[in-house]
Amino acid sequence: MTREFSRHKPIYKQIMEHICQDIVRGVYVCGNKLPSVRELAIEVGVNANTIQRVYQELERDEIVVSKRGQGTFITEDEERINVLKEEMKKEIVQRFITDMMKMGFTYDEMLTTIKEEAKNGDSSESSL
Amino acid sequence: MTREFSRHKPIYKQIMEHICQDIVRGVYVCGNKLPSVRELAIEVGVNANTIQRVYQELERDEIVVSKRGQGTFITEDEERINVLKEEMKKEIVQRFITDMMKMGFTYDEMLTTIKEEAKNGDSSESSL
DNA sequence: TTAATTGTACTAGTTTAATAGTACACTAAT
DNA sequence: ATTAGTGTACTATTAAACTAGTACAATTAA
Repeated sequence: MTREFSRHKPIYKQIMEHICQDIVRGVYVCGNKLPSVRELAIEVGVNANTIQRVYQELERDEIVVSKRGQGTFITEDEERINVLKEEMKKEIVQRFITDMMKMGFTYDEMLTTIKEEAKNGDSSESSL
Repeated sequence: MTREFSRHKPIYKQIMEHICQDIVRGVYVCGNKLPSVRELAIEVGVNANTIQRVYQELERDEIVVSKRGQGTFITEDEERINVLKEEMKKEIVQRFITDMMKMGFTYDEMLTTIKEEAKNGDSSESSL
């Protein structure tokens, strides 16, 4: 109900990312129907046009297919989903590494930091 | 000269980040004078008001101190810089971990991926 | 055919980041 | 006192993201 969106990024992109994450994690499977534009708009508390843009962009990326009168569906192309997962992973990893390097950290320090986090805050994994 | 700014983030924040990275890497030392508002504006190719906002926000964060008629300087408080470095590091690491977890990756997979990148693309480190 | 649900298109308005230009205030050097 | 360089303040304008509302098009089921 309350919208937990970062103001620092377009809402439609945040929603796109969220959907892609669900696809990649297997919450949505190939061929699954997504909520309708109006349904999802109400659910996440944004305008229907914003959701339309989300689906439009996802269709341009060949992640979903929209059919008038029927709905919007995850692509049947399983390989496309695998590629998506690799793309998303690469983007996240690259940004992490370049950001850390810009601060002067080495690969070893990056690894050590993540290992530290794994020891302490691994509660976030079991809570999901 | 040509402005290499991401359209996805306010320019003033990108400049803020760049300055903070330089501070944390030791390019700027405590007490150092930063370029004047007008100088930096020309250098990076943006409006002077944008730089003013950069320095204003950095002063609000107690990273720099502005003195009328003299210039803008890195804080003398060395501890503040240490805290800044920890804050920046934590934000980057946390975002990386949560993003990867949202995609369903484990800590082990995160570490493996970074090790892979360290083997291949370690040219970026020597080139700096 | 009719009604309901879906995606799609269009116009108008608000908010924020950034630009552009001007003016003022303070400091240091001459 | 004057000048140059600095930070600061203000107004107006532009562009993009998002909102709001309405209307149209295609599919499905009754």
